[in-house]
Amino acid sequence: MNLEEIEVTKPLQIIFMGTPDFAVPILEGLIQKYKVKAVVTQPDRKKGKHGFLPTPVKEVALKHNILVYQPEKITEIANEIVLQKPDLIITCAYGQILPIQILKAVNIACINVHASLLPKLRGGAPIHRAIMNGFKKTGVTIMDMDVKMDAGDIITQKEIEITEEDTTSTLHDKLSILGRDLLLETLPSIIDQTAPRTKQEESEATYAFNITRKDEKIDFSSTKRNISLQVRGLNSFPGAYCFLDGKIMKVWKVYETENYFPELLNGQVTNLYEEGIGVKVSNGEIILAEIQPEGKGKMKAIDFIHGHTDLPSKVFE
RNA sequence: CGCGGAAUGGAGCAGUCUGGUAGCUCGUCGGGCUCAUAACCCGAAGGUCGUUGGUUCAAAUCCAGCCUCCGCAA
Repeated sequence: MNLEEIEVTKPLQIIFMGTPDFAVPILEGLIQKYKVKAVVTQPDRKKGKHGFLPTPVKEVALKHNILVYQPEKITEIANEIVLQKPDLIITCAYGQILPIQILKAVNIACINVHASLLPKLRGGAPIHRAIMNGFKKTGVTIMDMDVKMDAGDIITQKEIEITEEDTTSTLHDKLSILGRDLLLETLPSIIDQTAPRTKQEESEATYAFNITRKDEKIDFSSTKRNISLQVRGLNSFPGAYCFLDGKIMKVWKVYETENYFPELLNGQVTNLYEEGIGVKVSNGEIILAEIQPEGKGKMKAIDFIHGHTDLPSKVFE
């Protein structure tokens, strides 16, 4: 049985579930090749000072006139989903765990596109954590959904190298495209039920917990490497921060140096450079190259230096 | 109507409380010094102080509305 026959005899009932930007290329790719019956996404949330905004996935769905569900809890529409007799449910960063009732209702498969090489980095922030942990590679996994988060059988994976220049932002975009391509490559074999599955090695599972405010705070008593990874891993969302004169200072880009200032305090300004502000950390020095003072936009640190001639005596906290 | 901060030459800031000459660190342009320079010295250009209205002899400054940007919280 090939795809064409299926579509002639009985169009596939495909439901997509996803929420943020990461899921957008994947939904768009899907729409180009298949008929998507409905999209489930998180409810519109109040976003900062701008009122309610649709999720990125919702915007795509509306553009293509696809039915959108936005339940506060997925269980609210579980019966409706079941009644649609879906052949395939494809999820990607939806943000809610599907009840077993829905998992059992699909004819072919209920699959998920996850931004890590499972069983590594299960959970909500796999891209951030991959960089913050200093991983040299990561990837995307397509797997069966399970009641347990990101624990289902693996269908296929694709690796990608993490370079020293990668931030969560750049890696996010690469993985999103990689996930789309891998999904479209793999779907035919999933639909005709020839795709093999591999169980996840539970003993090797690690977890990528969501980023909390605590994860965003820079600790200058840490090492230059750890701080550098933290800043890269939180760029361009939500950003690492510290305090200067009691005000929040976000840090978007840092360099590590080979300088040592054993006589200074951690967080103390070491030198002012063309590249930015030198700051003492436990095992050396980092240069804050791109920063964002509270209430201001991102700026090169050299610009900040020009407006703050008293910096040399300061200590970042 | 969630809380709060900000807007001043091209960039980053001070000045606002206490109304009265547009300031600082840079950048740009010109000149000088130098073997030379992103270094140093001298000089110049460049700002309706976000917008509208109000108070006042006088508003960057005080008052009110609006626009935009941002931090926090969700």
